[in-house]
Amino acid sequence: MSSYSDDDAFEAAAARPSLSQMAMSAAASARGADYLDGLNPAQREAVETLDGPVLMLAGAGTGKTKALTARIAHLVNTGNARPNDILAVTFTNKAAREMKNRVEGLVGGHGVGMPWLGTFHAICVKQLRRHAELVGLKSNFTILDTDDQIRLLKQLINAAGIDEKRWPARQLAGLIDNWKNKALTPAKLGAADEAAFNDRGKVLYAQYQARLKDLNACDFGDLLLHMVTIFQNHPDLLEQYQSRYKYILVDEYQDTNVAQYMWLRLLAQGHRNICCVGDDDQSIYGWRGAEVGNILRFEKDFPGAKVVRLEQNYRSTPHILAAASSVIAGNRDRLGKELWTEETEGELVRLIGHWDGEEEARWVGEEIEAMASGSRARLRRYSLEEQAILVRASHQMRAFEDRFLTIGLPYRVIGGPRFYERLEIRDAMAYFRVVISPEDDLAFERIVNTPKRGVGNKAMQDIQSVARENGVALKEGARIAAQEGILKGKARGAVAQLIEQLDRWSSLAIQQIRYDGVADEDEVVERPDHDPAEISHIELAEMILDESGYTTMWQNDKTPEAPGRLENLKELIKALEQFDNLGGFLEHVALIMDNESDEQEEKVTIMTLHGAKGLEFPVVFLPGWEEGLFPSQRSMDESGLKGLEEERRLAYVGITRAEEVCTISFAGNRRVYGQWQSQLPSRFIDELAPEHVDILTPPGLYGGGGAAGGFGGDAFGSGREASFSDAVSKADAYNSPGWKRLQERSQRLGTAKTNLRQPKKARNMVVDSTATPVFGVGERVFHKKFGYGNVVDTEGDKLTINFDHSGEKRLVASFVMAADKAGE
DNA sequence: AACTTCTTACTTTTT
DNA sequence: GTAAGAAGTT
Repeated sequence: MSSYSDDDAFEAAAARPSLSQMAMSAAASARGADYLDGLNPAQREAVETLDGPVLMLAGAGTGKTKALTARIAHLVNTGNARPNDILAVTFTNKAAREMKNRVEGLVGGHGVGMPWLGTFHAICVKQLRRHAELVGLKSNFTILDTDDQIRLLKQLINAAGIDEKRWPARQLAGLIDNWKNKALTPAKLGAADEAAFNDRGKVLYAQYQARLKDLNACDFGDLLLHMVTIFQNHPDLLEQYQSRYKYILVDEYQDTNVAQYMWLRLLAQGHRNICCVGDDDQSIYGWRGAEVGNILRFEKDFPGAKVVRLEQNYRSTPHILAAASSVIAGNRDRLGKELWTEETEGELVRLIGHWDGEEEARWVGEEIEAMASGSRARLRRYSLEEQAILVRASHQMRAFEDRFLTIGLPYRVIGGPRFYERLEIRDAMAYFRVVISPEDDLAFERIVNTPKRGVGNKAMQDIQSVARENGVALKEGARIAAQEGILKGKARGAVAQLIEQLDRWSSLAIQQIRYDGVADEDEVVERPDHDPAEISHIELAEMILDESGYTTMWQNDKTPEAPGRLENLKELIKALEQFDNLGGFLEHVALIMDNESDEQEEKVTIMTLHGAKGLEFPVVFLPGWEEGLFPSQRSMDESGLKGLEEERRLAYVGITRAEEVCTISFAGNRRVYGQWQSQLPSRFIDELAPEHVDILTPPGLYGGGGAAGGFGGDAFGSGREASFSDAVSKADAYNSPGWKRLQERSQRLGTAKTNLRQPKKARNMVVDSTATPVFGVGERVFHKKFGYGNVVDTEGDKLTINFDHSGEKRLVASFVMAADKAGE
């Protein structure tokens, strides 16, 4: 039926002019809707264009969440919609939480509840639990995580007699994931995809889906894919949902994949009241199925769409914005957008080269401390909380961690294995899963010999064959195998005992409602009153972990991680407090998978550029801007120009995280997989507009009191005996075409206060105004946002300009050009 | 079944 | 260089 390429589904319903909307909007203003106060014209337009498709192109730091929440408030306030006529979709739970908080304050008291607000996955789970039978599942299906997925696929690969070493399960999992992102069921795979994975891709995919159905389970991709399938096959049902969600809002639209796009399009068909918010320049998740195309194509997908650009930035100072703009300008596939700010003061983006990665880490550490103590000339004091290091790849973090540990600089690494992905948490959860769903084979397999009970490969195989012969789940198979004496010795007793325990725990858990998620918010959930004598789910959880011997296992473990793991188990029990029962908790974890910890100590943040999207820091360090590392070689090899453009967007995201001070750095030498390599500065460094960059000189470089000559000796500080070849590679790095070009340009433009060949004392000098293009009083100039104007006063490099249309503004000279050069 | 050695690969990561 | 996972050993 309807498919991805079927473009004209929306054409049928032409944009309807809404007379009521204008009247109501006026009424809302008259009533003094305070959510409209303080919106700039673009934001206001995005908020007040209620009917029909709207694309809100919101650049970094332009107040999109404000606009989005104001829009929801406006929909309700004008009477166009009741809160629960609105569907608002986000990508992350964090974003959903944030929006929920902000909307609650705005929409409270307007009748019917809250908008349908959640991640794509959370909303799809709700839908799927109601209609599971339409894709052959029961409504209490389990959601598998990656680990379960891989183990399942391994079994299938082995069963198919394929060498798992040459064809690893991970790879197949990746392929299947990709297909699901593209909304491809096994039947819809193209010829090329069928041939994937040693010609078995399609067959294994189909087998995997069949196994999932047997297990009454699905993976993350299925949540979307199943709902798309259901909507496509059941138009009547789709219609119900279309009229339930009268207005749809989507955050981070540039990150949607094909399946998500199709789901949205199906739901928005008809009324077409869909407002997508996003920034094509911040699309950095192409590698996991996000289609920038979705946002680039919006106007074609939704004819008559209104496109609103939010370009006024409230986050960063002008040089930072200008530097970011100069980099992103190198991308071809853009909708086009330029950030600007009313702010006129601010630092240049700082650029510095180092001898190697360790030196870079050392320098950053010192710089952070100087910032924190307030000893940086011209700069205010920045607490550790206000500073962040953003890296391209997580392995870069190590150098910083090592250095910060030795100097005792408190830091926090964001990312890495999440709480619910840790081994001990997953084990504990597997116990809970078997207790709640005795037919959960994957969970049973995980815990049957954890802690060690003497149930090894042989015993497991016996259990599996018994289960298969009797057509029952593993747990039942194990019961039979133990009773009938198929299992021998230690295994037999251990399994019998485990089964007895599981049965007992299950009966204790049975009164508790399994899934809250099945019921809609507007339906009353029947909840049995808790008998106070009855065991709580928290006590039950503790009982399970203690009686199974799991806690003891870690208490007896003398590896350094053991205490931390016990600590985590306690955290897990604590997390249960927020739920009514184990089932509800499991559902939450399957979808949320993160755990906010409350820290109070001030710390520097270290994280990846990907992790930093949506965040901002007064001070940002961007280390490792080197060819191969950033842009990542792999990205370019695998995806060519597309890959490079995504890397460039990542650079843009990085720079635009900074509010006040942005420092980019690179190293001339770096250890890559244990091998020393000489590195070239990143091409993105070449792309930085030199007039917005301040090149710093590393300490110790040519500044060490005359001992240094050329590239030899201790010229690079750090007490290292630099070898000749090291010196050569250092020289190579600084003689690279890009670096030279940058320096030449900087010198020509006179904005570089120092370069690598000058002594270090010039490091914190103010921009040398004599070398900057000078404008005199009365001169006519052009600014790309404010237009033409006359210089009325000068002070160093700061000009006071009376603009023809925007009035008087104080600007840094490098942001304006002579009016005649601009073509006046 | 548990321990040890060897091979291999190696961005980014949410749900 | 290292960490995980598989194969080989006790």
